[in-house]
Amino acid sequence: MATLVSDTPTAAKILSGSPRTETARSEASATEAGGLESSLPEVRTLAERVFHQLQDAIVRGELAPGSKITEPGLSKTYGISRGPLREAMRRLEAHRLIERVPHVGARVVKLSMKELLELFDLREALESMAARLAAEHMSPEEVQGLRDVLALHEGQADLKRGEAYYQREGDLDFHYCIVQGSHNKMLMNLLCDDLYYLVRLYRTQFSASGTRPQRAFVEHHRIVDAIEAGDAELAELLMRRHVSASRANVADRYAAALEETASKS
Amino acid sequence: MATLVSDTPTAAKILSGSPRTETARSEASATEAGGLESSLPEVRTLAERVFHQLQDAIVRGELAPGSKITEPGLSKTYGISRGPLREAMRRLEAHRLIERVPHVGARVVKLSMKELLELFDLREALESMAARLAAEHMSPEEVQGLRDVLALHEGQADLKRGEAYYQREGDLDFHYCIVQGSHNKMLMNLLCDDLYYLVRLYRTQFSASGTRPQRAFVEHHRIVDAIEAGDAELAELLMRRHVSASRANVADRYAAALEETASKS
DNA sequence: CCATAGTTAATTGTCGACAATTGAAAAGTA
DNA sequence: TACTTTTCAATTGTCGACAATTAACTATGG
Repeated sequence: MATLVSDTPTAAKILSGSPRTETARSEASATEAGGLESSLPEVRTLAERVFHQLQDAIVRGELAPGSKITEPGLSKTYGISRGPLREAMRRLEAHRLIERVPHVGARVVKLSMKELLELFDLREALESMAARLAAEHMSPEEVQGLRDVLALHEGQADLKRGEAYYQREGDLDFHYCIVQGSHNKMLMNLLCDDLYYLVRLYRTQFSASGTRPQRAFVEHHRIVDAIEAGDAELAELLMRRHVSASRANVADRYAAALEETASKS
Repeated sequence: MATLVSDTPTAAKILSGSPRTETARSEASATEAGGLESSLPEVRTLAERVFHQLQDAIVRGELAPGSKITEPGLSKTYGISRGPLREAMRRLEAHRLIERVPHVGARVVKLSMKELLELFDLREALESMAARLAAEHMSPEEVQGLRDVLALHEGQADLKRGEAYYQREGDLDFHYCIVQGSHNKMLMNLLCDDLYYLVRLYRTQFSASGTRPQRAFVEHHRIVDAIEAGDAELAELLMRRHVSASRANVADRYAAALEETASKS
């Protein structure tokens, strides 16, 4: 809901989930804790809340990848019963952030490089499509919103330091907005609700500080140019290249890291 | 698991879910009922079982689209408690087969034509990618399995009657196998576990008996030819066209139906 | 007659307890 | 010592009951 991209605070708020750092509240029930955390559309139920908390904890790496998570443990940590917790875990499983085995237990997902590259392939197919649709359907106001996002990032400290930007929230903001601009609800659900959390998870798991500084930023601008011009084909092509280059960069870095560890041992 | 596509019975078994028609067993608990329903990899828990049952019931149209489903109701119908049932419903929600509103309830999803066309757009992007990957990665044995699937369909009564084939399980079998041939696990999960149930749901909701008889069948053969030749680009292109034509066909039929009802009133 | 407020029945959300299954430690034997 | 068997503690699966919220119904006032 809401026109999106226009005047919202970068939409980063939505992406980075609940900004509060206080995870794992030991005691007390819920429903209290100051009223400044509203505007999140869905915190109506305990299961919802703990789902978002867990999602955040996993994506931020506070719950180690591959570590086993037990129901009584989390139940005590978050101060809720196992009922809502189980529902939250089911949702995490559906989003592929945890893996469950019946009668055995659940553990935080641990992405392999193979899966990560698969994820990039998916993104290439889906986001290039999103860029095409965005070029066809985005309103001038929405395009302006996109420009605002880029302008905001431009002035940001991260970018000036020459690193970080590409592999941080800022980058996701951009892709997030493009997807929203496609006006294809199924695509939005798929990319923004499901896959992007996996992408963020990768960034913590592989600690991708990311060298590929201004390059990506420039590519972003070119893509917006194409969208603004309504050139769907070009937007699709540029986005495909952009994601593909990002994938290649990740693969190269991984190969290099592998080489290094191999020579060390 | 298993090499797939090779010697399995068309893989239709997996696709169409539990072949048993007996839905909604009124009384009794579980764990009994003859031992011929094994081979399904995941029936270890009550929640799993009722999930598959509900999924089947929804896809087959036994639970009317848009109809409200209530927890006590289903709980009594399937003879289980609300605990496992809720978990099953969560999974159905994750697969977008039902829609939930906190404190209100759940109803079977009712696809609009807009969403259906969105779904086709997704399939076009994803399945063309799958075809490309399949052309690159499928082994000769797997390709032979694909041919077997087509041969099996060819001899089938449906096709001879000139209708049905395209819009039935047989068609899905084909697409299913292609996706499996991509060897991209994320893609397989996405298409086979999530989206295909929506596709099947559409086929019941719009009662798409489907005119587009041999055409699709021929296209299938061309695609397999490209895959067998290892021509990734061609396979991708043909699959993109194939899905696109399917989408256009659906859109046309819908427009025609709309026209008809408009002239009648 | 319509609109609004209060009440009530039904459904969803949450909880704690019990049963079933698992994995590993402990005991026994070759 | 190594291997099998048995026991057992811990975790997951399932259940029924209670609390919270909602939507519909009723009654009252304009």
